[in-house]
Amino acid sequence: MSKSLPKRSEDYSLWYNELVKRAGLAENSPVRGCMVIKPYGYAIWEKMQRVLDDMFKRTGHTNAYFPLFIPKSFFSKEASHVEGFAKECAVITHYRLKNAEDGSGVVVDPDAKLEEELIVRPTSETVIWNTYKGWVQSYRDLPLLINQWANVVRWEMRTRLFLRTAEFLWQEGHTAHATAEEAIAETEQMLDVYADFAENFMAVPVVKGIKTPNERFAGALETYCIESLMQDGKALQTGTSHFLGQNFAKAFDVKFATKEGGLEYVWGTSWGVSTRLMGALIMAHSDDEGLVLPPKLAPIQVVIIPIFFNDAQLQQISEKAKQIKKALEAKGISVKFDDRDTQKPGWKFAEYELQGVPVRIAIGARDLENGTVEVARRDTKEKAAYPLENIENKVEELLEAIQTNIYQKAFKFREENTTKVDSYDEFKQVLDTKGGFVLAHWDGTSETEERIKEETKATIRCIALDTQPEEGTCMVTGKPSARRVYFARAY
RNA sequence: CGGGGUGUAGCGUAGCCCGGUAUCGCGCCACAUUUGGGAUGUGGAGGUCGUAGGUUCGAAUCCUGCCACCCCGACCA
Repeated sequence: MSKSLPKRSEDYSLWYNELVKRAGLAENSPVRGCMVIKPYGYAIWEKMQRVLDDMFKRTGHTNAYFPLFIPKSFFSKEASHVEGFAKECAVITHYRLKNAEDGSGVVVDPDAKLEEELIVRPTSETVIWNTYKGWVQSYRDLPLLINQWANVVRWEMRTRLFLRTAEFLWQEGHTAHATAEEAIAETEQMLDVYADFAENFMAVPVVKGIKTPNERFAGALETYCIESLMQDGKALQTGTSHFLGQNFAKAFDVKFATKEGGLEYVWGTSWGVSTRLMGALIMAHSDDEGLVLPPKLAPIQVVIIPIFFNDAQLQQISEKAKQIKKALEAKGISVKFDDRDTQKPGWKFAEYELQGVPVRIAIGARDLENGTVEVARRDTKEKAAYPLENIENKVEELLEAIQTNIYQKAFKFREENTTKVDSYDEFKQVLDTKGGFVLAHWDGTSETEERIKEETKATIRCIALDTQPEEGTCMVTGKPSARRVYFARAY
């Protein structure tokens, strides 16, 4: 294995793949398109889960669990939903294996064919709405605010670790409400939760917006999304929140008695983020030396590395290191003291840089004499000696500074890579030369959107919620347009 | 699923055209010297050459099927 990573500038996707593997985040599995999430990668995912789960609880949601398998018949109940997912469903047809007659191994027992085939969930709207039917009778039962953490399967043709895998982990919220207004408010609230999480924890700036009908979730009336920009200039949808209207209520006959004595269909929402967030986190900040993790999500926030020549020195250094560790932990900072004598300091430096540990403290004999430590930050690679005294305060400040800095850096990158264009030629040129988000006028038709996609590979990422109305003409057809929309080539 | 490419030790590879039992680097093990940015030397271990079949006295090498991965398209959180 070569020591350094491929360069982002030379081969971005190779850099990404190698980084994911080398930093110990994930690897490919024996099953095509699936991944093994390794301990370090899973630790980051667990931190994400914990923060998000708290946010969901604070907004009144509770967790539940619905089954992995869905009766095939459920799928045909919501027409556009079927159409959206049918092409990528794994299907269970049998429930037993037997030894092959010729001794060549096991084969599917043809006698064990399922009466009704089962679908491995690509998303859970159908089972959940089928269940909600039994839970909702009256306006008193509403709203129903439920979330589940689960795995789902979508048989994708081309997969990439974290960004698109056949099986992935996610959370899916499914809520039911008495009015459309309330459901829309829920949809928007959860979008805000996602945006808050992305920006304040992942340090990834996002554009909040709504999808065009083409890009809308199968079965939704409106799809809201957060979109972020990766370092290679491609956009990534980081989270979605859907206003389902009464589509699923009608498909699964979920009605409630109103205060006034009427009978109405309930209004639904669903919203989700997945292990794709890991991909966003990796691609938004990392560099040619490895991961750069935001302190708020880093499993190890500070690593302490002793520099020693013999056991006696290590003893002395360890004493100081353990004091520092204790002081940091008292502030809720996670610290690893790496006193292994099997690896040399330089090796450890490189390794923790690869893993994106935000702050590194090195202590050697020289520091013991001077009463200092060497503190290095991962984001800027700056190193400086600080007095040992109150080092925990310095480190705490530094962690905050790193969190802010990587957000600012990503924000600045996005600003610099968001371009307004007024002609189709300019549009193509920007896509081919600098990439990023392109703000342009569009006539609002699917035909034009399709044509642009075919000709340039760019899609409308969203119509941003904070867009100011601006009279203009569609860059392709010249028809009138009331606002600019976000285009980009996307993952 | 279409077009192209690649599968050789834990990882990365040479060898394949032109058939004769596998090269090098990293990593691993031992010892010595080393240790403030991925140490050096010496010795050592480690291989169903993706897989199944075929051709041949003999196959990593030639032929066929299958599988996996990568890149490019169609599909997508």
